[in-house]
Amino acid sequence: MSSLSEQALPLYQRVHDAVMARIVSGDLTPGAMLPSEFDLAAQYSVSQGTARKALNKLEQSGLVERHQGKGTFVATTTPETSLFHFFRLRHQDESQAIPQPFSETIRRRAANAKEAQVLSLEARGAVFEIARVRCIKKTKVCHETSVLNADLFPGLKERSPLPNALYPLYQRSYGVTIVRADEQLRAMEATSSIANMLAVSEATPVLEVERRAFDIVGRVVELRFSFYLTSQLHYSVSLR
Amino acid sequence: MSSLSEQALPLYQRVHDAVMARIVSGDLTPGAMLPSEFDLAAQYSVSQGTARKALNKLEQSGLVERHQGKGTFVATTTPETSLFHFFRLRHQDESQAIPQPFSETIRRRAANAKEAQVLSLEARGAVFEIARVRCIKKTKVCHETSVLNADLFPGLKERSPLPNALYPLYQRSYGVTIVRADEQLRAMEATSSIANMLAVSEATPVLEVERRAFDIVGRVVELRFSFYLTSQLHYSVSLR
DNA sequence: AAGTGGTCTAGACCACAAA
DNA sequence: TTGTGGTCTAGACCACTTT
Repeated sequence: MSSLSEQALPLYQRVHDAVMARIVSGDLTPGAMLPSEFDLAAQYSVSQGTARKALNKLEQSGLVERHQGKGTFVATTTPETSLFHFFRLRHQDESQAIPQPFSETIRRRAANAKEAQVLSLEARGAVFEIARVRCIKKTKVCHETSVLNADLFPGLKERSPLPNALYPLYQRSYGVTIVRADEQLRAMEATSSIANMLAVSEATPVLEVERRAFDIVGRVVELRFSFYLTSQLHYSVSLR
Repeated sequence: MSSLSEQALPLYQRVHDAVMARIVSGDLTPGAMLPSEFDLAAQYSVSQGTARKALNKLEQSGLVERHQGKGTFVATTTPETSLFHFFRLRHQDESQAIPQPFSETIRRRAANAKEAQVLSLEARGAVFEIARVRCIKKTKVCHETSVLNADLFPGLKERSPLPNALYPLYQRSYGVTIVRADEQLRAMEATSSIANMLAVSEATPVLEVERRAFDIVGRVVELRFSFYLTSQLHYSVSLR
C-alpha cells in the first residue's frame, strides 16, 4: 500500500506517476512483470478501470508492454523493435542501413561550455567522448562523436570496443533508457579532419546531424555529432 | 441511426471508423462540431463509455479536437498549431523559420514514371508542378518543387500566387488534409540550375529533402523536392 | 481451471463553457 | 442553468495464455 500524497491530480495520473517512479528508480527493471490491473487497483485503492487507464497511459508512452492473457511488463528495448529506432540512415530502397564499426576511440576529458550546459554539468565536469568511424561494405560512411556525463557511465572506457548500437548498452549496463532524440540537420562541406577520417576529398558535401538524446525523466544524457556521406544512403524520417 | 454491419470488430472501433468515414467523405468538415458522447452513443446504440473511447481514439490520431465544456470538433489545421508542422526549418535558436515567397511558377504537364508510380497515376497522367523560391531577410534559402495529381486540384494554376503555406490551401479549397509526410534527406552539391536559382556558387552544399505527403486515407497526394541552404538555418526533428 | 488483459455497460459526480 | 467532456466506480462477459 503506497500513499499518494499529491492533491488535485487525477487518480489514474497518480497511479501512472507512482508506477513510473518505480521503473525509473530501478525497482522494476526492464522485462519485469507489473502487478495485474486488479492487484494494482488494490495497492492504490482505486478501481480496476482507473488502474487500467494508468497502465494504458504507460503503454502509450512506451514504458510498458501489455499482452492479453500474459500480463504487463516493463518495456525492453528489444533488438528487433527499436535497436535502430534512432538510427535513421537508409539504403535507396528504404531498407535499414547498418554500418559496421571501423574504428573507435574513447577519451575521458573535461566538458566544454556547450557540453556542460546541454548535459547539465558543472563547468568543466568530466565527460566521456566516444568517436567512431563506421562503414558499409568497406566504404566509410559516417563519423560520430558522442559525449556523455562520465558520472552516469562509470567504467565506460574499459568496455571498449563498444557494441555497434550504444543505447542498448546504456540501458542494460547503466539503466539509462533513451526515449527521445532531438536532431538538427545541416548540409556542409567536410572539414579537412572529417574528410581525412572518411577518406574523401575536402569540401565533399556531408550531412551533419547534431543530436540530444533524452532519457525517461527528460534529462539530456548524450550529445552527439554525426557526419554522414549521403551519395548512396539517405536520412529517413516520418512526420505526422 | 447508422447500421454497423461488420462483425468481429470491437464496438468502439466500429464507431471510430464510422465517424472517420463521415469526416473523410466531407459529411463532417473541418471545424464542424460532432455529436456529444451521449448523442453519438444513442446513434450507434452503444454506451457513453464506448462512444467516448471512439472519440478519444479519433483525438489521438489528430482527426478531432475535444474541449471540456464545449464539445468535439473536426480538427482544423490552424495557423497557430500546425500550419508549419511539416516545415522543419529552424533558426539557430530553434525558433520557427518562415521563408517568404520570392518567385513561383505553376505548370500543368504529364507525370514522369516515378511521379506516376508514387502518386498512383496512370502513365503520363496530368500533374501540376509548383516551383517556388523562398527567402528569409532577402536571402534566398530554399527551392521547392511540388508535384500534385491534377485531378485532385482543379483550377490550381489559376490560384497563383499561392499562399505561403500550401497544406491549408489543399485542405480548405480541395478537402485534402495532409496528416503525414515521409522525408528522405541528403547532403549534395548544388546543381548549376539550383545554384543559379538560389544565387550561390555551383557545388555549394545543399540539403536535399524528398517528401511524400499522405492524406487521411493514406494516399500520397504530393511529391516534393526541396533544396535548402543550411549555413544559417537547420532542419529540426524530434524522434521518439 | 485459473489468471490475465480487452471490451462494454450504466450509472455517478466533477470541471468547464456558454446562454 | 444547461450541456459538454473528464474522472471514477463496480460490476459483467469475453479472449487469450499458462498450468
